[in-house]
Amino acid sequence: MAEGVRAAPVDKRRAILDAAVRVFARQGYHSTRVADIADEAGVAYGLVYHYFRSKEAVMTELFTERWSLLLDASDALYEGDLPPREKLSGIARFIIDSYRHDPELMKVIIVEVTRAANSFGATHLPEIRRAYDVVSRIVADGQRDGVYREEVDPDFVGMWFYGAIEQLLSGWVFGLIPATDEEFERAGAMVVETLCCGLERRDGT
Amino acid sequence: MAEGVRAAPVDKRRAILDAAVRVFARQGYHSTRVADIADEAGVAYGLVYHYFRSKEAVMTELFTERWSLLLDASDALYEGDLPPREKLSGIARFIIDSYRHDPELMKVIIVEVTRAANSFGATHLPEIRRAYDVVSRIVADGQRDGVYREEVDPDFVGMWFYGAIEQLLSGWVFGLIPATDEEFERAGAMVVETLCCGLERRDGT
DNA sequence: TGCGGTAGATTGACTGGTCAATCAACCGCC
DNA sequence: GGCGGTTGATTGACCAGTCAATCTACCGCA
Repeated sequence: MAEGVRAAPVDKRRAILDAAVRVFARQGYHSTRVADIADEAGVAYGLVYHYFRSKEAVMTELFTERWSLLLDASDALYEGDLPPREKLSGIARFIIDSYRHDPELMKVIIVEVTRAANSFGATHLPEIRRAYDVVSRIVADGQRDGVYREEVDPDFVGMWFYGAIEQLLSGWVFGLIPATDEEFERAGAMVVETLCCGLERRDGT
Repeated sequence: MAEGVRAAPVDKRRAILDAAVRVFARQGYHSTRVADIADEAGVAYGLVYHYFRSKEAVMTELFTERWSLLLDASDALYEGDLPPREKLSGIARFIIDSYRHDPELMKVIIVEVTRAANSFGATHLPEIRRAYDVVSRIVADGQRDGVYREEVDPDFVGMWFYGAIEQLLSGWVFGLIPATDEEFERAGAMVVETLCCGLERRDGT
């Protein structure tokens, strides 16, 4: 009775979220007014407030929806018994594919949340750190198994890993790097390759 | 005649800049009002507009002052004939020392400019890219000299390098990592060590 | 089958507050 | 007396969030 009877409302809510992604990607969070979102969604101003408590809540919803996918994928990868390099590679690939699949949403998440340490980054720090944490644990396991050198702090690596990948995505977002399918493939492989080589034990070390 | 005769004006200008650093670091650029800067500097509201065209101009001045130091240091390092690893290490150290020497200013630059791709990051992209570029050139030289593997795109490395270091600084800025002198040393060494190892040619490769 | 009744969806004008920037006046030294 | 430095009240734009009104779809009852 409660679910599925009225279809329209769900669509409008979705329309608002989708519109918000487009507008945030185009103008940035701070310089989009709520009216812009409503216009883009073809909906009255007030309706945004019917579905969301505030402009901020719209952003939070967008972030949480997507980030939880990343977290789930990371956890699944961690639980599996692939070699560490493959796990890291899987995470990198997931992020890059997310970008390939929906560049505007990823642009918004990176620019306005993940790298926006003063605004949303602060609010969502715990969830963001959870993602770093999976990487740290993969590296720590690698060290325990003697694959990775021990002098490197796993927590640092978690941060570098994301720092490097986000910077890469930023390169695409702002057109500093060509965003062809080929480049996407190469880039992901390269980050992991380089990072892993740096982490692995060497003959003499 | 021009310099040093009237001391007061210069001091007030400086006081405004220094106050701005403190306030921006504390509250972030967007939520500091010009009145906050004036108050912190112990100066009348209007005087800020006497010395700077706008609130944005204050931020720009802060960024440019410091970033040009980094650029100069990078160029000097690049021109020298140290091995590539030492050059990269020098850049990393310079950035980390900048943070150690003036954490508030570096916090502001990283949070509000370097990683704020939507606001100031966009405005100052050219200068920011110049810094990446030096790293790219060092890597490219390393490849030419057969020290670094060739499959890695130097432009990517420039971005990773900064991505990783900024993420590290963010760790300190937001207290995710202990910010002791010892940690500063370790961290810088580790970034370069890991990155360089990843870049270097291996026996079989 | 038709008729109020109700809940939720939808609308957009309006309010209240915030703040960057301006400006006219003032001060004190040469 | 004039000029650079200094003051802070004022202005005017901007915008998130509110709210009262309207609309639509469905329900139960006769």
